[in-house]
Amino acid sequence: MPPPDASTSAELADALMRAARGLRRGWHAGLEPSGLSPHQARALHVLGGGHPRAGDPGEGMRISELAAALRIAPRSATEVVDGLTERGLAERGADPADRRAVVVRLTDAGTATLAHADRARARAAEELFGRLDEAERFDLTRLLRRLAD
Amino acid sequence: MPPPDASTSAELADALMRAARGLRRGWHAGLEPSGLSPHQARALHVLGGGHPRAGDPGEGMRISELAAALRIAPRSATEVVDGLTERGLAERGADPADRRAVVVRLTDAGTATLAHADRARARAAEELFGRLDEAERFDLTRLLRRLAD
DNA sequence: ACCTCTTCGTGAGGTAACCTCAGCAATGTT
DNA sequence: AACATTGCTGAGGTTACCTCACGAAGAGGT
Repeated sequence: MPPPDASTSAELADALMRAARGLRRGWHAGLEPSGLSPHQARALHVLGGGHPRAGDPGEGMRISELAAALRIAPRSATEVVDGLTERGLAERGADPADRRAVVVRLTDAGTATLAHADRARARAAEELFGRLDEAERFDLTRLLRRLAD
Repeated sequence: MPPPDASTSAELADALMRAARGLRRGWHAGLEPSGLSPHQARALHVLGGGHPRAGDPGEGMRISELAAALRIAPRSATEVVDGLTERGLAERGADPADRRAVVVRLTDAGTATLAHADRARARAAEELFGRLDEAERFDLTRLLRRLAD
């Protein structure tokens, strides 16, 4: 039986998961008014250039690139894109360099929706982390980064 | 544009999610040899008494209680219990106090599997948090607890 | 130029984990 | 005794994934 004031790995794991859940919940709630599902929001974010894997945001992205960025099978990326195009947030176009490929590009509505979702996400994060002062936030970031390989 | 060394909420959110993902991944990997799905493991944990909502672990638990603890619909808890009984990890019994109700109890195999999964989970957490020294773990726990409402 | 070998996106069809709704049996309430 | 409620589960639906097969298009060898 460990002493009650020690920081056991189990307690740490619990606290970490709890905090992550709080963040995810706030983010999810802020997303609701847009009617976007979480993975649609993620796809929007990737298509908007908010991903290391993205090239030029204006150029659009291949289905296969999107699949790799979202870590899902190409077939599933097709479905995600179907969902976004149905909502008028993205559109398919031909790749001038390779006629097999399809490039996906955000529409103006998609760009606007993305901006809205990003703002909601930032607001949720701000609300959660606002409880800490500047020094605490710095420490927390440093510690978490050490865990993220 | 914020200065690059500041701890913005967005960076914090990213680091938090990354760390949580690392933990979940390790936990998931440690679970694999048992052939348990994540939600089956969760149900096992709840049935084993590792939950505030549990009464006496030996007495078993009603389907509806399990559903509440797992935050899923009662109908879905039925399915989870089906999965566990098929694998011989849990069994249904009659509730002596209410003949409508069904109590679910871990079998010996279920208890053993739970112990095994818990050990794997602890090992994964230890591996992740072992990178921090005692003082850092203490700080991290304190900071994360502040975020968990 | 031709033939093959691979790659791109998608149709077809499957699975897992949830859901709602209807129904039966047992209980509680008047 | 009649009625409403509760506890579980069958039936059937949805969502987000998957694999496999296919046609169109590019890449390479000869």
